[in-house]
Amino acid sequence: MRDVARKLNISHQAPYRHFESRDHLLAEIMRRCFADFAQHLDKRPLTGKPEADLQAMGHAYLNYARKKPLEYRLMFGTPWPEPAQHPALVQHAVHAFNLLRDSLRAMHGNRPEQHAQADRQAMFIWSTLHGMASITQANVMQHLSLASGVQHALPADLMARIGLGLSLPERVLPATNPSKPKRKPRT
Amino acid sequence: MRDVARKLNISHQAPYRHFESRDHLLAEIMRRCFADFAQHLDKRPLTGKPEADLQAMGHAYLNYARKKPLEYRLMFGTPWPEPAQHPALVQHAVHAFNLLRDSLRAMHGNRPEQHAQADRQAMFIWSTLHGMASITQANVMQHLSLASGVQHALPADLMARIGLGLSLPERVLPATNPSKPKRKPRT
DNA sequence: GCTCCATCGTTGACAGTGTCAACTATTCTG
DNA sequence: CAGAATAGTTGACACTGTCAACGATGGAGC
Repeated sequence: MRDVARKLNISHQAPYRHFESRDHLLAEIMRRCFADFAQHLDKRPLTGKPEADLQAMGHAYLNYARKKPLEYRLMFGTPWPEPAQHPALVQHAVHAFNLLRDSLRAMHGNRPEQHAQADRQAMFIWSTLHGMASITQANVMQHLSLASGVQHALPADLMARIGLGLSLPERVLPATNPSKPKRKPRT
Repeated sequence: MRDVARKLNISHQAPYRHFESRDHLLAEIMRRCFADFAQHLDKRPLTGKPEADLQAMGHAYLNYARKKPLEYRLMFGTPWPEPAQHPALVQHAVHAFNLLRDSLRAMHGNRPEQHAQADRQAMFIWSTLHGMASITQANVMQHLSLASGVQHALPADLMARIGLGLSLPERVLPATNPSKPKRKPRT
């Protein structure tokens, strides 16, 4: 805070006239990042083919994380302030997530009984993309001595595997025993 | 630091006799967390069936993140100190990753041409599991108004989708052996 | 014109932090 | 028993986010 104030030739208390606390200022910055992020996800040209559009959104996600690492880490890698005190932040974050959810619902109808399937797919996609973006930003892959070419081809490889993972048939698993999902076909 | 020292009835400078700085102390804690984490991943009973063992390791990963959230966040959600200054930390982290990599190599032979495939699968699995663990710990899912039952069944659903994503055929770029069969050989 | 007042910014203090420097107490070796 | 290592203590330093009180500025209303 004091460094920023110095850089703006301003006293260290000036920001407190506009924001209640450091957390409130940070929450506003995060909110604007989510708005920018959502716009980035949404501005890709729509081809009309739902699957191609979804894939484009996936690449847009990874591109954003790569080109704006600080913003990405602020949104997804920083402990959030108390959500109840910053409803606008939560709202904008949810809006970004809904872009993915809506895109999935558009792929196989918007009937309510399919919403669970779309939500599961959305969490799967988000988990994988966020995981990769997070790992990439941690600069840890260079220590793993991956086979040559793996790191470079990783985004395309992950996107292809996500495509495979989306085609899980909608089968409701028994809620009492979540530790034994079905096996995949042999060999 | 001072809080911990107070809680131990110790002066705030005592730890500096044993660790060069706060970062070095934190690095040692992280290193022990990685050792504990690797042991947690490795101690599951081996059934002899590689696929079942891999799935057990996946569940062990998610269980660790759920039961020791602070340790998990310290290892995977905290900006790392300068890696060059803490080689032991890097080494233990890589060892944990190698548990996953070795498990995958055991699934379809350990020949060097297949290492790239195993590494791609490892990065895919890790990305998805870490993404889900990270999202879960952020306590953000409760704001997304997911369809009922989705959140509870998420681990099993993700594991099933990972299983699907693993079976991406190894499309090879200009490789050494153009006569490589497309289907993977048994065992 | 002048007052009133809300807005914006400043200065100085406070408790808290990690770290440096110098000093003391304890333990073990030769 | 002398003399180091080793471990722990005290006080200071520069730094942080925040609180409280104190100017400046610029319209609105009379």
